[in-house]
Amino acid sequence: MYHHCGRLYDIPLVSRQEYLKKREQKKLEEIRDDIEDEQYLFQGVKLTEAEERNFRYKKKIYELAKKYQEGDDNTDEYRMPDAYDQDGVVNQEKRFAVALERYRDPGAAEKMNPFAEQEAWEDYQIGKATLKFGSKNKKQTSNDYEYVFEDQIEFIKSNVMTGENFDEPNAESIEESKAQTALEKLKEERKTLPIYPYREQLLEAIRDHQVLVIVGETGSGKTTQIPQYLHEAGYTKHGMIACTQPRRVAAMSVAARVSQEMGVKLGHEVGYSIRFEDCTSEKTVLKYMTDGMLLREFLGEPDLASYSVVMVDEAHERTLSTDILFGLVKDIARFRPDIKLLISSATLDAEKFSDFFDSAPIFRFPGRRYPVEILHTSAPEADYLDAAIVTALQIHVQQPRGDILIFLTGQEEIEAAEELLKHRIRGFGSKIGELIICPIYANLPTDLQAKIFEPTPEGARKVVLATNIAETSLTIDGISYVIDPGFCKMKSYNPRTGMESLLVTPISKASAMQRAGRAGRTGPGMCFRLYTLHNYQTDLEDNTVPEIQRTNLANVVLTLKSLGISDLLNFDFMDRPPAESLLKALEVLFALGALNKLGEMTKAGRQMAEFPLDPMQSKMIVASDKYKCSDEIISIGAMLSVGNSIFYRPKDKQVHADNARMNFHTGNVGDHIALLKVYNSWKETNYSTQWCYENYIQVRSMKRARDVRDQLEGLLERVEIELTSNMNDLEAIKKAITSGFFPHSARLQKNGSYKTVKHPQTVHIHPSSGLAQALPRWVVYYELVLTTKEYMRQVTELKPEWLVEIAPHYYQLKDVDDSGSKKMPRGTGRA
DNA sequence: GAGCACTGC
Repeated sequence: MYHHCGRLYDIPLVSRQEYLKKREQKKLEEIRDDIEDEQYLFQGVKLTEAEERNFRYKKKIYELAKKYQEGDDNTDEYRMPDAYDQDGVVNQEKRFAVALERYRDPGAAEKMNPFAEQEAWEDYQIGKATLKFGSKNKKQTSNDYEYVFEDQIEFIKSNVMTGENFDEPNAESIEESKAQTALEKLKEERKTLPIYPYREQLLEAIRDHQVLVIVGETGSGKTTQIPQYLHEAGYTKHGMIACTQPRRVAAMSVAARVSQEMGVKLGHEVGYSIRFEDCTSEKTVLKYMTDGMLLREFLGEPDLASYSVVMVDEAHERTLSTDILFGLVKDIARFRPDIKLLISSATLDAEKFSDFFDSAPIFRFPGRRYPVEILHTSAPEADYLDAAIVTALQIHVQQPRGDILIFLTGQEEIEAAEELLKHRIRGFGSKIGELIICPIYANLPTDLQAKIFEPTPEGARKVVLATNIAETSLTIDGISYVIDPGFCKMKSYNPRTGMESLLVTPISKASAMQRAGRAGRTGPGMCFRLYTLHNYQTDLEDNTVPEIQRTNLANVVLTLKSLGISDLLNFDFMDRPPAESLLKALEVLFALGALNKLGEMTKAGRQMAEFPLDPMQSKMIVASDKYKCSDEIISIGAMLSVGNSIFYRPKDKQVHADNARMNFHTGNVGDHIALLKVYNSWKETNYSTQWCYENYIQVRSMKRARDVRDQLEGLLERVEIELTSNMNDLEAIKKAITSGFFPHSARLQKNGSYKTVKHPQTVHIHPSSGLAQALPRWVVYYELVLTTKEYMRQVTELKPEWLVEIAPHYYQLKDVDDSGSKKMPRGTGRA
């Protein structure tokens, strides 16, 4: 649709067509598996003639389907338009079923016009379509912008996300309120919230039912009001009300708002509790907290005795912690009839929550949002980055004022889009109005992030280039147009190899609706989807795969075990994680000595569960007691847990940044000890910001590491480990690291790659590692990531005999047999 | 010689 004026940047993009093809392929494979299953089941079974015929047809159609997909044109029986469901959803299985039906009954082909369904659907779509702009057959009536675009992207309006219950407070009541005190004014404002008319009904429902699913759109006031209603109704006489949030800032800001509304000091009756910060007191009755924090509280109080109500807010986000909380609160509700559970979600798919909580009633009320018009492209766009930019410019020249938000997948893509957009704008000169480009992603330094919140000057327009951060974590006022290419980066985990990877994946329908909703916060808006309605309906999953199904569960399993849940495979998960992930987690915990052979917690396991870290990191800390270096090890643990954002590497100063980083690697001490040196050097400068700048180190990450370290130091006392320091004995430190990470060991191969010792697979030292050139013979690593290759990140050298010494239950002498070392390439093998 | 979406304890 759009003329490419040469690729400016070579960015790896996932082509939608390719993705679709893969999807079809997968469905076909499922059908094949089906057939194979049947074949197996039918073995030795006497089939009726009809059954046998059916099965034969099925195999025949499968062969045809396969040929058809491979591009063979002689597959008349299968060449038919896609089979549509009622709502226009096509799928391979249905197509297969229709083809099969026709094959069984040849007359059926004549009886039904295979095109009728599709034609009707297309007519319907075209009938309700409104061409917003850029009709190819028609010249622009206005000459002003005729030269701007030779060709444009065509969008078709598919539907309108209706605004709900939006009554502006009338002028009169605003006048009146001027005379009131601030508190009275807040009290009046509470009554204008969409939830207010439902107050009595809601309280009645909560009184009559132990578990209630609450569905309310954002802006309905559910988070701030429901706990207050419950307080006013007397629920706080026998315990606190907990309201969980997936994010720290949300917990803090909501608590602040509610304390204002109630006219009390924050931290008194209304408080919040998040990691590193407990703002509650004896008086506190309404407690806002992060979901992870409530999970931690379970460890100390397995029946949640101090709470009378638990409200799990934003349940639709399905964070790891909320998913675990679901199973736990469902369980305590059985033996604590006095506790009330509220599951609050913004999704329309509330039935799932209701089903999980034994058919709990659902209470719905409207939210407060302006209508958003949703448009899809009329044809698939292969290059979404380009399409997004063209669309933004189209909006800029053709639509009334209002800022634009573009969802992209990552920092690299955002930077490329910024360049591309700047380049295009320069081409237009002064022919178009001013366009302010604002990139935003989590790793962007804080001062640059602030730019998106500055008000847009009159006559200009802001284009925000954002990652998923803008989907839930932050809201930007003044956005009227959302451009949604339909992709995001998502983490996935392979329990068999223990490898994590971050992949560009199509978003879910729920996510697409969430993105569209971002256009309607301050006024009516539009959402431009860079995929067809057909794509939306057939290819997007309804909901994003919950985190619990695509993550390493070692920590989750340790937490559940320490809560006394013995049979994990039968734990009541709303969506079951893969059994392989659970088994892998159990295997690791057993190897670390956190669980015994019967799967029961050991003393070390109980100590480990206290630390908010991965079990291997926790084990490293527990083991540091023996090696008298807990001081160093908690610093390393803290640095590891802040992740990979410590070293800052600006594009124009990469050499300087790399040199600064290599200073910490002198003597090839390994990445763990390099991290320790970074932390200690910073500490010696009295936590100087200037020092961070000079060494190309991210201040934000270091401050976080300090917070984590302080927390870990406090926890040492709790598990009765003495704080001991032995900076000069690097071998002791390395042995402590090995005690935690021995399952992650690898040995050098002849070609310079590595092979993991326990479950052999080929891996490489990440080029950012200090040991990337040194190539020691044996290493332990912190984690495996799959990017362009299988990389080990954060690597330290070890002596093979340590493995047998530290983990005799895990490694035998033959595993660490070093006799092949003479064949090593010259110049390597010793750091 | 690579590349890191977003949270949370």
